[in-house]
Parts: sequence; C-alpha cells; structure tokens
Amino acid sequence: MLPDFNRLKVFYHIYALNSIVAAANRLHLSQPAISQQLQKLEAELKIPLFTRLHKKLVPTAAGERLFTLVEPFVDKLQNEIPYIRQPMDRPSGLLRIGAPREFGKEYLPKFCSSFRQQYPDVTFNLRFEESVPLLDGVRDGALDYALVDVFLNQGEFLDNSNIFSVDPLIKEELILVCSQSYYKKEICGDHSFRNLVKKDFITDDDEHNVLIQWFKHHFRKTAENLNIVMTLDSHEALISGIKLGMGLGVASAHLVWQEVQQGKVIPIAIARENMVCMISLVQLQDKVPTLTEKTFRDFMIVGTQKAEVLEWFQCAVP
Amino acid sequence: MLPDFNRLKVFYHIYALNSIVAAANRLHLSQPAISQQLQKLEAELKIPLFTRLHKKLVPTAAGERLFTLVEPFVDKLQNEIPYIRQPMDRPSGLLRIGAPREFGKEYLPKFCSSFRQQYPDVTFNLRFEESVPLLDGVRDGALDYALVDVFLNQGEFLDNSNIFSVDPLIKEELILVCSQSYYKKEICGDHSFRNLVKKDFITDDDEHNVLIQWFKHHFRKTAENLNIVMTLDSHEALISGIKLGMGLGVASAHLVWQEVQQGKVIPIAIARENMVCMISLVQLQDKVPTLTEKTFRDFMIVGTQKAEVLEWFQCAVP
DNA sequence: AGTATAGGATAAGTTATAATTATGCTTCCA
DNA sequence: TGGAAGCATAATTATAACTTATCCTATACT
Repeated sequence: MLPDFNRLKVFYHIYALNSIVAAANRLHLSQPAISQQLQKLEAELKIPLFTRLHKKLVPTAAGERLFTLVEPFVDKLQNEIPYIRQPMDRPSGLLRIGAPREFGKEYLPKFCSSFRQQYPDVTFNLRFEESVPLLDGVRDGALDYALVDVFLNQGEFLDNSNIFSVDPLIKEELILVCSQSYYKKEICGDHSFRNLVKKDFITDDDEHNVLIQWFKHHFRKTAENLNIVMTLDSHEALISGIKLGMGLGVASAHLVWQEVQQGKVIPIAIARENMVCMISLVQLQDKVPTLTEKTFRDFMIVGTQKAEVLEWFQCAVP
Repeated sequence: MLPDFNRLKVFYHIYALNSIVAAANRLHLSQPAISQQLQKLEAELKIPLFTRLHKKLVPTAAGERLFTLVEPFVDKLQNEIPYIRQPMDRPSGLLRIGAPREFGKEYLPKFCSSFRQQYPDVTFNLRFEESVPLLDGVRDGALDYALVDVFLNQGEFLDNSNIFSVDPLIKEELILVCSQSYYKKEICGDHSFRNLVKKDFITDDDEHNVLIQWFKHHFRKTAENLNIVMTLDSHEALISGIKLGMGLGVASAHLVWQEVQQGKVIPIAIARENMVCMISLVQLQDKVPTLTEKTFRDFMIVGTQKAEVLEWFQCAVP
C-alpha cells in the first residue's frame, strides 16, 4: 500500500535539510504542520524515519532507504517540470502510420527512410490495410497518421470527417477499366451510361462508393443497383480481378498504366476529364500533434511535391 | 514549482489504465474524484495531459513525458515499500567510528580490515580524537560509534551517560608514572598520599578526572588542588611529557610497558590493585542501530576477546 | 429510428484532512 | 539563571478531497 505522496515530498525536504523548521520555511508552512505530516507518514509506514534528539533529527535506516527512493524522483521532477510544456527540441520517438498496401509497399518506406536520415531518433511502425480500418485506427488513437484516398468533394467518402484533419498530398486519377477480352465481348466501344450500368462490376470498397462516384462524375447520374459480382479486400486484388476479365472496376490510373499501354487493360474513356482523388494524410483533429508528428506531416507535404515523386503518379491516360 | 504529488499518483493510474473509471476503481474512489484531480493537475501544469475522445483518452506529448518521469518512481516505490521495515540482509554502507589517536592508529584499522574481509560492502570513516569531541560527535549524529575510556564506576567520567549505550570491550590498566630522573629527585620511594599530592602533574584531560580517579582509587581520598603543570591534548603527548620529566601522569599501562621495562619510566606502585578502565564502544542509545552497526558491534565485542588481542593490553605491571 | 449503455465532465454539498495558533518540553548557551 | 531554539502536542479553522446527482454524447443493439 503506497503512502501519501505529498508526505513523501515533505519527508524529502526534512531529510535534505535535516530540520523540520527549515523544511517548513522552504515549503512556506508552519513547523507543526510539517511535524504532524512527518508523524503521519511514520504512522502510515509503521516505522520511525528519524530518531529525535534535542534540536536534532538523525535518520533511521528506514529513513535513509526511503530517501534513496524519493530523492532521484524529486530532483528529476524539479528539473523537468519547467520544461513539460515545451515541445521536444528535436523529433524523436515512434510514429505509427497506416497506408494502403500498394502505397505502403512501394512508396512509404522511401519516405520514412528519407525522414530518418534527417531525424534518426524517429522510429516507425507501419501498417498496411485498406482505408476503413486505418481510419478506425486513427480514431482509436492506435495510429498517428493514415494515408487514404479522399475525394475532392469531401464528406461523401470520408465518414466523420469532422473528427479528422486532412492534408492532401498526391493527386491520383481513377479510371474505369476492364480486360481486353471483357471489352471486346461486353463493351464494343459503347461507352454510354445505359450500356455500362448493365455490366458486371468488381470493387474493393464495401459500399462501392468509388463506383457511384465515378458514374456521378462522368454522367451526372446516380448508378443504382449496380451488379457487383465481387468485392475484394484490396486494390491489388481488384486489379487482378479486372485483369482476369471478371468485370469493370475503378482503378488508380498509375497502378494499371503499364497494362493499359500493353493493351491488356482497356480504359473506358469518356469526354469529361478523369475523376481525381487525393492521397491524403489524415490525423485526429482534436489531438495536439507532437513536434515529431508536425515535422513528419510537413515532410510529407513537401516531399510529395517533388518532381520525381509526382512522376510516379502521372500517366497520360486519355 | 512542483505539482501536487498525490495527483501524480492519480495520473499514473489513469495513464496506465487509459481510463478514468478504471483508475477510480483501482484507487477505490469515485470517477468524478479522479476526473477532477486530473483536471486540477492539468490546471497546475497549465497543459492538457490527455486528449479527450468519446470514452477514450489519448495522451498528449506532455502526458507522455510526465509518465516517463512518474512511472519508474511509482513502480520502484511499490516494490520497495513493503520491505522498508526489513533490515538489509547484509551489512553494507558507511560506518563512522571515532577513537583515541593511539588506539586508532595501532589497532582500529586492524579490526576494520578484518571486518571488511567478512563484509566487503562496508566502508569506514575513521576519526582520531580525544574522548570528549568523540562523544560530541556521537551525540550530534556525526559518528556512529566512538571508542572511549569508561571507568568501571560509571557516571563519573562519561557525562550524560543516559543518552549513550556502552559496550565494554577491553580492560586497560592505568598507572601513575614519571620519568626515572623525576622519581629520583622528587619521589625517592615515598609513595604516600601526602608526598604525591605535592608534586607536579601533567594530564590529557581538561578536567583531570583521571588523576582524581586515580587518587580516589588508591587512597580513598579526593585529591584537591593538584598542581597541574601541563594539560595536553593527547595521551601520546602526555606520555612524551612524562618521559621528559615534567611530572607525574596517569598512563595506560600497555602504552608505557616498554619504557617501564627499560627503567626509563617508573610506576608508582601502591599495595592496592591497579586502577582499571574499559575501552568501550559507545553509541547513541535512542538511535535504532542498523544491521551494519549491530554487526560491527558484535564483531568488536567478540574480536576484542581473542587471545592475541588481549595480549596487546596485558603487562605484568606491579 | 429509437433505446440502452458507457465513459468523461460538471455542480453542489459533505466529509476529512491540512494547516494554523497557542503552548509545552527540553537542551544549550551566554 | 534566563532566553533561545527546535521538536511535539492540542484545539481550532480553513481548505481540499471526495461523494452524490446529473448532464452530454457517441456507440451499439434491437
């Protein structure tokens, strides 16, 4: 059973000054107050901490042992408390980042490695999942940041956006594609709304928001009751499913760029400009960011604007 | 300015359990009590320690920093407090011993060295002075033990004996001596009280208690107004003074044993048995002795009864 | 969509504790 | 011998800790 902690503070001063009167003066209290607190501490611990001589206190063995426990703590606290409000002067500690699998595997380690070259005291804990569990992680405080797709007309895809703060990083084009064989068999150049809504679709999004957004963007109509023939748990798997000819799906342009050029995957081109979303850095809005978090965020915002990084995401898709 | 220490304890439990309700349960208090104490701590420190989410607390940077300060202390205290009343299981630490110069130089280091072979964690701080300042040191708590001469009829020489506890160690004979030249000139075989009280005396005792005791012991009379021609500050110097023929003095028999045998120093032999005092180990009575102190005391009591040690102090003085 | 639950915050009131003033005791010093 | 100083103790006052009651709100469940 732990003793009263404030009495430990009183004990520290008595021991350090070897005087109840001196301790009382230092603590701006009366001598009897200090005398009584010491006695109560001794009663709690059931052992004398000092032998009382005339005008003199001699620590007992128990008193000495207690002081060895208390002194380091009080000294350290006195040194550190004045600085508790100050941010650390250099980024350090652990950052927990979540990202989608493909972004996580391909690009995020590069960013983290660069960041650590500047700030070697920072370590990372990375987690690659889809957006929804990542956002849950941020909301629950299990992640510091998540990288997720956010549509320009916010509020539709990112639920509960009022609890997150969002920093757009990278623009990403989303295109409707299918395999060459599926196109020849099912599309045949007919890119009309009426033809497309009757086809099979695959998605990596439980509520197939991306598909709905795509139709809204390109046709200004809501596509109801799309025939979702498959829901997958990752964008990677989605692209595989598309390539296998299982149906139409909305994919990130840069992720299928090679296959488009090889003609294995066919984009469904519409006159309007392609739909765009931003890969964004999401953080809990109400949480006061640490220096480390702030520095990482700034690093990512700057880092993703570099020409070589932008190249990764830019393709001349019609 | 240090915060309220009991609030640091509350903070520790909240942080460890990441819950105000759970901390309240653990501390057997109500939830509002804990909530309010945390708020008061944050007010003291002028910084939030947690970001409040619904049913969730996320530590701020300041909260994390404070926990790194508090956690080691609380953990250590919880581990150690149950044992605060237990003596240490092995003698260790510093012992501060005072002894008279000659005993200190010749014998005490031998004892300490032996003791340290058994208990290597014990260190010594030795101080060689006369009895009075040594007793002051014990009384003031500056010394743990003092080795001083104590007469068998206690209470006369050892002032304030009710505050000291005394362990007699070694019997020591005290004899009245003078130089051979002084004996031939002044004594001439006349060892009567009347002759002796008229002579010159030297002493290492400010109140010349030893001389008074010697006359009391041998003649059953109080020797008043002895002619003290010199007061010295050590027994060593006293013996030197005696050898120089400055007068009579009471000396420890074993310290002048060689000179007696050489005939340089002459003992004033009286029919009665020689006066005896005990070299005793003196400690503050009201102070609870540590294990180390107790062990040293037992060691000295046993060690001074050994045949080889007794030899140092035994001489066939008439 | 409505209800129940759970966790943190807040207010008001009660209880317990901390701190004060006054005094006593005792040793030491001038 | 009287005064000073330091620790202890008792009675009283002031303050803080803690409780009960209630509110707010997000989440989960039906």
